[in-house]
Amino acid sequence: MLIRVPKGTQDILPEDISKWYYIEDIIKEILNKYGYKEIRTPFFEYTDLFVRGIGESTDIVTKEMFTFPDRKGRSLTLRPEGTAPVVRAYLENSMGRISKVIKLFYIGPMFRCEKPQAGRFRQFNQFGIEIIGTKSPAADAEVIITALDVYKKLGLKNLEILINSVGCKKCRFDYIQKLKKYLKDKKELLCSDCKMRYEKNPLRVFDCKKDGCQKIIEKAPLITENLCQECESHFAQVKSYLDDQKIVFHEDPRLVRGFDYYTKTAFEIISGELGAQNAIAGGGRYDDLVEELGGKPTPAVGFAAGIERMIIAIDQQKVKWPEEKGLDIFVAKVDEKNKDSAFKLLQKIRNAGLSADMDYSEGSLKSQMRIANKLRVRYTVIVGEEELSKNMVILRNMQTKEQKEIKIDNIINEL
RNA sequence: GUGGGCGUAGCUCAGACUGGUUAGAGCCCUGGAUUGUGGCUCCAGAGGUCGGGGGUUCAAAUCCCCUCGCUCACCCCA
Repeated sequence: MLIRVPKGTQDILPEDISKWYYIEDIIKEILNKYGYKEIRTPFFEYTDLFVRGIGESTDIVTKEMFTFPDRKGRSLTLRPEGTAPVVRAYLENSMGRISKVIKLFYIGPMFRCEKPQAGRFRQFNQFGIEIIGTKSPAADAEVIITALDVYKKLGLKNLEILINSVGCKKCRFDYIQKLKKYLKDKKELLCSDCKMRYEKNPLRVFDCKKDGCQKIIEKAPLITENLCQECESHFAQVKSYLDDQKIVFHEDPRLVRGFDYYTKTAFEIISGELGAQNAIAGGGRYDDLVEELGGKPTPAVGFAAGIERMIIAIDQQKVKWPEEKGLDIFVAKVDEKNKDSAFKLLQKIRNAGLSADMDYSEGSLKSQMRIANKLRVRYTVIVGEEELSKNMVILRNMQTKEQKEIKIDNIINEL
């Protein structure tokens, strides 16, 4: 049996790598335009960072982390998300001293030990941004706008923006009490999952797809109707900034995200091109996380976006990827006797800054021409006995099929 | 973790219901068609433990059981 890639992982093959370069370039271009600086954190962290950051009772922490001990028995975890590590790095490097507000972005692999399905992998790539140090609702709006700008540049359509406010510590606590009170006498009618949710995280009952639970939750009090004044005003301002930018969004009072650290704004961008896993980006405000991880109280907001899902959506839309450009030059030898001259010429061309290659195996000229064709080179330089004796080679234009003899010394100028 | 679908050549698939000679096609790959020249066409060739194991049978890709893998969905999320 051949060894395969681990479940939920995949190879990105040379034929697909240009898609990744293309997307990564656009992401970096847009994020730089908005003033974000890249940060690269390790692929693994001490487990406690995620337990404290994401929340002990969340699905990610309870059943989806790749956790392993190092040789001294300390528990490490492959990062399942990017925000907690960025906040850790922010604190560890005292980045708050550089400026009051700091804008960071990351791009790279995340790991979650889930059962794979369409658009869900165990190792997947995200890019994300974090604005740390401001509670301004403009920052919330900017984060959403930034994501949309990336998608726009990539030609992604059929996107929907869902937005909600989950309140702050105070009003959410009050609201959960209220919700529990509402659900209390109806508890027996809930499905078994929701009974559990009632205890652990009653907000999640809103997410339940079962008709019975939906009926019960339909008339439940909504978080958006129970926000404190500050949260309500913040939410209103975020929406107003989005309206100013003519961004169409849907308020979804049932939107609850899977990380405990969110406060106030929570949002998701979903794509109609995806399967059941249709979220292409998700994020929100996390005003308490920095403090929970040992820093001074520092408000922050950000999002994470899935790159594989972007690729799937782009493929689905049949948006054309930019064409991969071939090599400039292929050097072909008529006979094995000419291989040394051909190799010297090849290096001369490369040293002049052009991309070039040759075939080192003992193929016929015909087979070399086929290779040149497949590489989609602009010119093929043919090195043959007859011409070499005159210090010349043949230069063939692969598009026009025109070819001429040129002096070897002039080759760089000719190209 | 729980379900459904599917595993035949590198890729996309036929053959399976109605077991029966060397398991097929297209694409891809290699070589050739005036031996110093590509893309098109034509010709030839390479490539398969029919996912794996066991069973039924004179005979299994085909029927039965087990197992592994992939995939989609639930859950949750990017």
